[in-house]
Amino acid sequence: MYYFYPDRIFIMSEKTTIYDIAKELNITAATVSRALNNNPKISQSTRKLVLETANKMNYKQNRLALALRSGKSNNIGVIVPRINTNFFASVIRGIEEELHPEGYHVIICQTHEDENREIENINTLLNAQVDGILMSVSNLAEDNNHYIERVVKKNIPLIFFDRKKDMKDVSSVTIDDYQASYQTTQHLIDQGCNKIAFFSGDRSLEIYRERYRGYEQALLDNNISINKEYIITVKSNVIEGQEATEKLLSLDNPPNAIFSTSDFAALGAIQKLKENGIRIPEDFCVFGFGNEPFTKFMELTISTVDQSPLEMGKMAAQVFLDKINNQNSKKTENKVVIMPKLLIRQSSTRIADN
Amino acid sequence: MYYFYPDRIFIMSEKTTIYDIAKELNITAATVSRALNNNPKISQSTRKLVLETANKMNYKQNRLALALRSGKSNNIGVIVPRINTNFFASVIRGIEEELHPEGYHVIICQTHEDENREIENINTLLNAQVDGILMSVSNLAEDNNHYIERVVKKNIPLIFFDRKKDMKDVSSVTIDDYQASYQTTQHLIDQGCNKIAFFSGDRSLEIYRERYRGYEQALLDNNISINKEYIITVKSNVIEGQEATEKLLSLDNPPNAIFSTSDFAALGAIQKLKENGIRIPEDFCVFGFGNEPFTKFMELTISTVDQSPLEMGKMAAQVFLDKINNQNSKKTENKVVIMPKLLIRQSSTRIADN
DNA sequence: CTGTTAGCGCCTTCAT
DNA sequence: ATGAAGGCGCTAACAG
Repeated sequence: MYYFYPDRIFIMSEKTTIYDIAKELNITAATVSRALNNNPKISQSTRKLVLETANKMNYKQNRLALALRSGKSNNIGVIVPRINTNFFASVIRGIEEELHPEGYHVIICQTHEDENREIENINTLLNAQVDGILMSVSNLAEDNNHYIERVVKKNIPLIFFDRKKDMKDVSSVTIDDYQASYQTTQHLIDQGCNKIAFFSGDRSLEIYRERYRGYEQALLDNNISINKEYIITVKSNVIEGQEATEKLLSLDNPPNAIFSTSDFAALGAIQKLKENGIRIPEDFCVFGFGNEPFTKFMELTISTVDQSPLEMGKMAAQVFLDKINNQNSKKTENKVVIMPKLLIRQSSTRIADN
Repeated sequence: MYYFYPDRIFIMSEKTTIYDIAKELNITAATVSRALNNNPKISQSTRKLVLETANKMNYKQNRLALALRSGKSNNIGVIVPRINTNFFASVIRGIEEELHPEGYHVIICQTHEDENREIENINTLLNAQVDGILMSVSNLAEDNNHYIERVVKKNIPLIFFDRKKDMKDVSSVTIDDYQASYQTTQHLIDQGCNKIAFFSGDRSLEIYRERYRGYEQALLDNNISINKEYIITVKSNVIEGQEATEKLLSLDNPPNAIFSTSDFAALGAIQKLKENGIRIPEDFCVFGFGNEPFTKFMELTISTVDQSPLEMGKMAAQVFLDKINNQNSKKTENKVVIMPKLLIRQSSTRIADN
């Protein structure tokens, strides 16, 4: 059966509501709504009729109205320091891939490492009535969690990924940074390196504390004493890697390996080492962190730790879905830890590992 | 003056509406609304009172209600093939940076180069009542624009960036691909290369047609005949770059330069050339496209074309804002063309250019 | 099975 | 300057 409403075509191209359909069929909007929502209490015939007419009139549900009524916006907010790095872009991609099929939209916000923008972003997202917030924190201060607690109080699922804070009732998805760091250090030791420098990130962030802990423990377990001069805090960029390496090479007792918790700093290190005629990996091993795409494109491929960002995004999304769907899991915190993958490449391979 | 409502603290922490404020002050919600929105017809005293009380009760405007009423969601949709590449991530970053201060949220959708997902995404975004759509098209078919036209018909601003289609009433922001390509080819000729191969992308996309056109014209203008064997269509990855290069090297009359419209393919080319003991740039020049971060990290830095993705995102956002704010510009199409920047690095530099 | 009613939170005429 | 009323589009409770 076909319906033609030639004289109403223009109106239809504007926007159709369930009232328009109801009027067309001489029924009530409620009935239309029921038909559209597969409510069981409705006859097959009217359902069919409504569906066909809706289709004919090009009806599209207004999700804003639905959102207002249900209190659910079907949007979730993602807060990251920045989007244009491989890591965060991949996490977001993972989140998006997991949530889109479930009907959620992802709203992204960047903090640029500014804690005020982080607070601002949270407020905006709460304001926008998001159904959940997934974030990688930028605010390093331990004591200023007030604005984050507001999210928890509102009973809105909050999930940290990668850069987390330790908070009650907040779930998180991270990799096992301690393990990653321990294994890397052990690997370097296995390669014959006994003087291993460590490029740390800002240790007010838990991930960097964990990485340091892994490094330290591996040294201890191998009876290698810790040399404070080998431990340098660097930002994640090439220049700081170069500078730190320069500092190391000028020591009376320079190291013979660098474990950099940043791929970019590792690259800077390699450049500086080559400049000084030091052979890699024969004289000196270098290990990065993050599996930035360029690490495998280099002439000398760089060993690094893969953080499975896509997987991390998907896991974070799943934790969110679990919280939304299971009332009982809503209150409990859920700490997912992903195992890191060591990618052992040329910059650290003197001896075949396996 | 301060207000304390100790017995209502719990209720306040739930959610405050303008009705709650009205009740508190024994006035009407309409008045509260007016006070909050700086409506002139209201006394200073009540405005002050309302503002203070709203603050005290931790009132936050429900943007969903506002959206439903006004028909404006304050969300805009961004559709890209994928998010985890430097180019698209940077464009999105630009869009976000420009639109966030204006109170807009960015909803991102990925097509994975699948035209069905593109259609799906557009429907979802329209459904979600976005105020505008910014997209880089994946659907290559010239004839299937029906679903895009629906956006235009609904009078929702639509702006293409980078990968555009030529459509009436649709604005776009692109770089001048023809110029980029012409200049690059000219540069290679200036370096003494007279047999320049061309790695093209899929020429159903306008950007790749334009790049080919620039290449062709530059050759013609220099009286260099076009050799069909030198023109190879490759996907944007390392492997295809290697394969194409292998093919070129096996020719009776191999080229002495490659202009690759993909940085990844350019990298593959360089690897393959080195493998064959060909010196770059002495024997052979290579030029990429896109300014992927790795191009400047290589031992041999790769010449490439910068597409100003951040700028492109910002421009696209500005075109959108202009359309929203100026009724008269809403109908007219606005084609912004950004000048590309040639980054001449080691892989193509025999002779100093300037 | 279907209709009636009401309300999600906000803003904006229309009165007063 | 403020109040009253209605509606954005949808669904759920309550009647029949």
